[in-house]
Amino acid sequence: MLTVSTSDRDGAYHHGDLRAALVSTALDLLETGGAAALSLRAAARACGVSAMAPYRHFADKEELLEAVAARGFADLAAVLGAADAGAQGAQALAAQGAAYVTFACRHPALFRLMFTRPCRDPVGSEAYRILERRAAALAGSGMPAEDLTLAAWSLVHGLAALILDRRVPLEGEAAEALARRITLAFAARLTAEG
Amino acid sequence: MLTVSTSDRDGAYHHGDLRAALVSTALDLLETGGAAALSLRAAARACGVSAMAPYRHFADKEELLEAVAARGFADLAAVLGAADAGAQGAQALAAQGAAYVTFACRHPALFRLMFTRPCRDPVGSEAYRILERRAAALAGSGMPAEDLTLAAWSLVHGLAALILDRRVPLEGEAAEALARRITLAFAARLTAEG
DNA sequence: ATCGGATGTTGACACTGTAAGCATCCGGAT
DNA sequence: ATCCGGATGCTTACAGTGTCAACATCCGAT
Repeated sequence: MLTVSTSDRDGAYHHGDLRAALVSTALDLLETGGAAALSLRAAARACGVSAMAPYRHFADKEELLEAVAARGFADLAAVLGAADAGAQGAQALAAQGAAYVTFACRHPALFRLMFTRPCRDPVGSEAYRILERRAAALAGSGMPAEDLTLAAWSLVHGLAALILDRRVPLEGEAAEALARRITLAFAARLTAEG
Repeated sequence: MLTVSTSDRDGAYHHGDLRAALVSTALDLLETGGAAALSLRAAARACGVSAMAPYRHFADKEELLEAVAARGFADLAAVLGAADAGAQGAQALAAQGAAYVTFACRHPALFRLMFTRPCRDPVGSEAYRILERRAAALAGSGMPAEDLTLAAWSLVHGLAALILDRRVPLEGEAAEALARRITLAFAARLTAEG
């Protein structure tokens, strides 16, 4: 996941599925050089194509970014799903929290890009549904399920954001550990299991 | 607070404290037209000055942005301090949370700008200390004070971020109410008072 | 073989941040 | 009063960006 395939693909006219190549290249630029390094022209250049070529596949730079973000969300969902499947009850929620923060730490620029895009389906996205299901299963003690879901999401999202923005001086390992600790304490005391 | 003073100031050579004028103008552009509308040249133009003039006061665009962010943090600290002073115990923590989210909702572009800057004093800032003091006073039940502080911050910061990025479909009033509810539930169950 | 639409190209424009060098203006030393 | 140095501001210039318009090419269905 999150890999770039420069190989030629099917169903293409001149280039070989330039659209997909642009998305992959954009992702590469993003992870390599940060958001500043991600320009339409740079992506086109890297694909060996003229500066205007991307406009045959995306109306905007924004549209390219949305495609990249979509890929990020798909990946995030996969990661969360795997984490959730590896444990039960409150432990599963904590695992999701840790996975969320880990994903953000591993793909800082992508993570920021994902959440900076104005999104169409407000809450939607596979990732949200995974969290929601788990949170709903744990809800009960006074706190409505929706509030619990939102609170859990806010907690890990905020932690991830603060870490990425260097507001809290933690790195990979330590960050993940903190995320697990906090999410677990949260889950243990705000859910029916607590 | 957060107002712009175009008036002429003392201690100035040609313009009248261009530095301060630029910061105020930048803030205005930010709140009016979002981050995209905030360019060095636009700020200079609005100050009736050439495109290169700002460079006599800021090494970079980045440095201007940092000055704007600093002003934002000062304001945030004031808001949090006032909220904290208006209540006691866990209620004070909840009030801080609500104030934090409200601030973000009222100044979305500024809020994002503030946390996008790479910061020098990692945790520092008056605002952090206000939260820390309150959280430390409430800590006790198993959770170390530092974790509690971080968790509380993450919770409200995440909620604010998700609201700003339209991930959760809430507006001013409702957002603040949710923030208060969640923060209160959090405080009630994760602190010594719970 | 041909025609149309999808794809890609070239050129241009307005905008951005910023580097070099020149002009001006103020306050303090003469 | 004058003069000078440094702070402040201006002009010019350049590379880079997103995007518009007009043109070229190439594939596949007819």
